[in-house]
Amino acid sequence: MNAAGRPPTIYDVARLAGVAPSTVSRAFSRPGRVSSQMAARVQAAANELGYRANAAARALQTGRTATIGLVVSDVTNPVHFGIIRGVEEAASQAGYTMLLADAQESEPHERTAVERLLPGVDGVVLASSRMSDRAIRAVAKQRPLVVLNRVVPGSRSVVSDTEAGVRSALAHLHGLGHRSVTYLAGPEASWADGRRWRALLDLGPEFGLRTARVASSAPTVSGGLAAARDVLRLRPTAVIAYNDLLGIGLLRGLAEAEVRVPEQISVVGFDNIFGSDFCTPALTTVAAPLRAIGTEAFWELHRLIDRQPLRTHPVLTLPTQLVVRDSTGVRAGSGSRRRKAAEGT
Amino acid sequence: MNAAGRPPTIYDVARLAGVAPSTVSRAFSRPGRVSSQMAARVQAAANELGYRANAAARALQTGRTATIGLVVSDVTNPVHFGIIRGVEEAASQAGYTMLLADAQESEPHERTAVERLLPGVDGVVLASSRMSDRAIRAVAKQRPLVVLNRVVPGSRSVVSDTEAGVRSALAHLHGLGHRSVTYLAGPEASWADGRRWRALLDLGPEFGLRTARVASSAPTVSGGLAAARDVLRLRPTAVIAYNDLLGIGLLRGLAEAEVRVPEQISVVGFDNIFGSDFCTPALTTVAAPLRAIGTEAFWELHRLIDRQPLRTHPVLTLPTQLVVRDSTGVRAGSGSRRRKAAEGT
DNA sequence: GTGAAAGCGCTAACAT
DNA sequence: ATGTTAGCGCTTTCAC
Repeated sequence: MNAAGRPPTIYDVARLAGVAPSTVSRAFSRPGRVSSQMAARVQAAANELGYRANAAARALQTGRTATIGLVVSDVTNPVHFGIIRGVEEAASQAGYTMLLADAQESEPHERTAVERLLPGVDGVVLASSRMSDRAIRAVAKQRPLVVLNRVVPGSRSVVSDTEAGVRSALAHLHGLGHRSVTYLAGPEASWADGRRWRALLDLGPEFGLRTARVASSAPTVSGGLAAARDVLRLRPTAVIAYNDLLGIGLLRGLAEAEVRVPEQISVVGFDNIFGSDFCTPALTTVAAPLRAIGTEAFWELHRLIDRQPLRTHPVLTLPTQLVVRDSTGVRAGSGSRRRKAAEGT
Repeated sequence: MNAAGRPPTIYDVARLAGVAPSTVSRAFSRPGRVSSQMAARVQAAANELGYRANAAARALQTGRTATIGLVVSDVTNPVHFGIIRGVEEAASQAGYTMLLADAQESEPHERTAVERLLPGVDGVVLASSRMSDRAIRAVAKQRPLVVLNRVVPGSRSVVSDTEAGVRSALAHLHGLGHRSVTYLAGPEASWADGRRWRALLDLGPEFGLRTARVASSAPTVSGGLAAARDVLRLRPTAVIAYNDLLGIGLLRGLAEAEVRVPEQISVVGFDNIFGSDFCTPALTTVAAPLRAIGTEAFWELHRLIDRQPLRTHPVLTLPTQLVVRDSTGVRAGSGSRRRKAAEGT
């Protein structure tokens, strides 16, 4: 507090230290441009007064806020836990504050959220965005942008290695004697969904696996539960779900229909979220390095904001790993005696 | 963009509309103080230019940011899903942006997070804070503040009705023939933990229930898993866990120890989080109206920020509800024939 | 290396 | 009801 009972400003610090306000400013924002003794003197005065730079004033002058926005498609999807933690960790390390916005699995909601937060941030991370490429490019035109779990031409992104993940899952199922696999699909607007289905289609033949596809109403537990009927209609021996939420829901739906997993149907999910280890049976899943995706995304954004040199390739791909649990087993009537086969990649 | 290639300001709008900059300012921030025709004229000009108020400039002048901070003890605890959604929903309805900070279940972390976000917000909501009353009061001295799931003398807060919740759980267990109940405790720094244990102690006798207490290392699934050994040492017939995370962990620990639930031990949790319905067995739990807690907290904060009249009582208590699932059953050897008894309050 | 002064975009007296 | 004007606290030329 200064004499007027308001927080101290650089003027207060300058007066106490017997220097010019501009020097105080430099001491804080351009540490190199001030002599070390001057720096010490200013620091001492600032500490004595409890000075803290006013972010609004700095932002007004520089146009930078030291804040980045993270928009997630759905905060209540545990897949975002790791991403949130990762981004936040890297951001605070770099002196940035993270603003989190929730798109509530709705494209209009997401647009509104982005629009609201855009003016107040130096850059944006879009996680599992449901917006169109066009809309994303429009955002990128306004602020530095990094996209997660998606590739948008012209934008930088961080993704997990879908192909390797799908391949390991298929290898695993093939090893268990399965001859076909049904994909329980995610949202139309999800890039990852398209990518996973594509990989299934491309790689299935490699393992002699036929493929089928069933839609879901929402990438949630209840969506999976509701989809069980449609899945059963195809009488599959193995299902790969777009994500763990759907996988867990499907498990429940199958249990309700008294279909035994994995004896009658094997189920594989994606992401390895909270809960995939304690549902029944525990879910076999393709784990993504979520936290690393978050930190990498932030640093990439940071380089963009600071106009630092970038990698040549705009897409950073991080490895996935198959986590084998109890929801996958040998195909019913396959004659194989092995309960659990090779675990893929 | 204006002539200089920068975003339009009130000066650009004023020039186009042929009015004074202050009139433009008023048209946006004090809609009542301009004539309706003037408002229309300014709006038209603003739309034509694509004018958006500069938040930093406004904040610099007024000291208000139209942003509030929400600090949660742990974003990866699903108990916060509803709270986050609730706060965010109300905030955006009121034209506020929500800044989310994660304390990562650590008191120092929480202090840092609060300190970082405090200067940039008009008010703060602290959810399940692990800070001391003293530290919280220090925050309240700097900004309007609402506390969740906790009562801090001198501060406004929103809590769920612990006593009623505990009472309904005890009535349920008593009805199932249990004669004692063991409490699996949460973090020392948790106010809710103290409150729940206190209620158990106070209300136990009412139902002829003896009480015991076992500590946990962390209010997480792994904390509950690890605590199973200590719990078993007491040979309880019923356990009430501080929260569902611990409850789910305990369930797993008991399963590993081949103790059957609910046949040998009944388990009750708190919160009714994501996952408590699909763990095995599904967890009986005291559900809190999380989303409502969030929205109420925001509106209370809003009143604080706007210096509007407040309720006389600083603590708003919201009702809880017992959700009976499969983790509770009649006491082993109790002779009772009922599988499921009355469900309490 | 340090100081002086202008101005970022907005709001709020004050004046008319 | 609208215009004029003076800052809010900071950074950034431009001098020295």
